[in-house]
Amino acid sequence: MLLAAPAPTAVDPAQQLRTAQDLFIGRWGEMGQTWGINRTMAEIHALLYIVAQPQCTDDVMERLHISRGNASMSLRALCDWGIIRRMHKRGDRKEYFESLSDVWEMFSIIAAERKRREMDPVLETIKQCQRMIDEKSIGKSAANQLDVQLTRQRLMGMEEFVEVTNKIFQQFIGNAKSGLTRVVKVLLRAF
Amino acid sequence: MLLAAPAPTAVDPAQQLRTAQDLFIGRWGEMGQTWGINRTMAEIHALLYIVAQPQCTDDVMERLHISRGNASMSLRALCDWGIIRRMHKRGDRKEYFESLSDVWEMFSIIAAERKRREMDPVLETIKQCQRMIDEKSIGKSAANQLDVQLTRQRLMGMEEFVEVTNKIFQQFIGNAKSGLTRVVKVLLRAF
DNA sequence: CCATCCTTTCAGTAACTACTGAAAGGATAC
DNA sequence: GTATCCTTTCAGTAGTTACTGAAAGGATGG
Repeated sequence: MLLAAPAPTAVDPAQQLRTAQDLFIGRWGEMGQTWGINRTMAEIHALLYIVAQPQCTDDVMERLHISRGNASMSLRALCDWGIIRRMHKRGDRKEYFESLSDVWEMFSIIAAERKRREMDPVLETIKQCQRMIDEKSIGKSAANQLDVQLTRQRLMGMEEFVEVTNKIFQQFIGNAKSGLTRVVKVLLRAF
Repeated sequence: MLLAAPAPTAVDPAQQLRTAQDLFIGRWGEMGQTWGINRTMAEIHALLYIVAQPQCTDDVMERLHISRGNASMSLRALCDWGIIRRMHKRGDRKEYFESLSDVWEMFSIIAAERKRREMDPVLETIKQCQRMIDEKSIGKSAANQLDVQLTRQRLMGMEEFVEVTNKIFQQFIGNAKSGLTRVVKVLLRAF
């Protein structure tokens, strides 16, 4: 009897790897989408991250079934964002792309961007609203009106929340380079 | 000389209040959008939060210039979500809506939902991928292939990140304000 | 200088999401 | 019962975002 052959597992390891990677890519794309990130961009990033080896534009196009134009634009956007990098191989004209390898670094880049583009403006707006309806602006008696007071309270509540959230983001962003692993350790120990 | 009149401020306090509220509503809508939340829904919620008084469907329609259908569906979705509530006034057939007043409670509801719908599935998928390419599934020699090892490492990195993020969310969901404040304290103490 | 190989751009289109308005569906009052 | 008042639903449409493919734009090598 020949038992030599690697048993009828019926699965080709290379195929199995690819399937697992595709599963990850698909899920990552879905998640990105619900957080306001273009699905294709999230998928490209997931691909570069999970295969952990530089891919050229054609690799990406084939694997995700997207057009050259789409690939080019999305790759460029990811580079601008800073979570993937361009690279070259000697004697090969093509450009290759690879993902940052540290998940924490990646997310701290994303967090920094989001803070700057969304949270900071909200905080600024809240403060502006507060100024618009303070005593100086609308007079003492008007400021005592019920509806003004209610809105004031709500603005304060929201301000406090945004401030605290900002601080957490700040911690992540600030500590990214100086070893986010420390942040991780601290949090894991504490909770 | 008549200095009695409340000085030519040129601003009507009621108008000023409304303008400030509108500013907040607009900004909140924009932010919601970039986080994957329908702009109108975010605006409705912002309106109910900031005026801090129950509003009926027509109030919402007029203030945000949206159709009855849109208002009805969006209000229902916000109710389902749990961040606004329906209420009634005696002797008035209309339904009124009001926002939760505690920002922390609101966001912990949102966080719980996001965790359940997006983060948990991602974690599950990561684990599934790991199982698909472990030694048992693809054999020892195949498991030692470079590409398999690389993907394994990446899955581990991502798993760690999602686990820690999950813990922060958990902290927030369980204890809303005090939970997040604690995260901030822990981080501040450590750095 | 031209040929080759690769990348970028963008007008046109496809796909998707959000919104409207009118009709149908309750509920309450009389 | 039916009149009134309000809410919900949903087919149709508007508006937005994402994608394609082909043409133009480099860069490198001979």
